[in-house]
Amino acid sequence: MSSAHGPGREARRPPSTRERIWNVVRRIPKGRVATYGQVAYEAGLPRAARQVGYAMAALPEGSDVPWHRVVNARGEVSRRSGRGAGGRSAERIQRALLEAEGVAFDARGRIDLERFRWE
DNA sequence: TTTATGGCTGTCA
DNA sequence: ATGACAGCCATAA
Repeated sequence: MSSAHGPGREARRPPSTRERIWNVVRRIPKGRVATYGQVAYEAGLPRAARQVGYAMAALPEGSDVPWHRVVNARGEVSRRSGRGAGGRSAERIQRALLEAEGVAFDARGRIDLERFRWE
């Protein structure tokens, strides 16, 4: 438990933007998806959809954040820059994880947001 | 401090 | 339907 006064060893800082974003993503139930813009909005950063993508890319490996449940506004898995570690294999993985949760993709690789959107 | 960069998103042709 | 552009704003350098 924390001391009653003073910063103590760990300085209590307001939650960073990333943490707030991760926090929201953690709330997305299994079998559901949310868009980047939606997550940003829920996190209190209405126009920061891009930062959500950035925050996802910055996730540590063993995190419990279900990053795969975040898709773009068209209801599809966003394309990565095409490079970097993992790179596009992450796209496949994301889709596989979603399908494993029961999220359906149509022939064009899109998800029906009316049906699977969180909330 | 300033600049550059993006797992985005509307809007318009 | 697709493709180009311009806003958007936190991080990293």
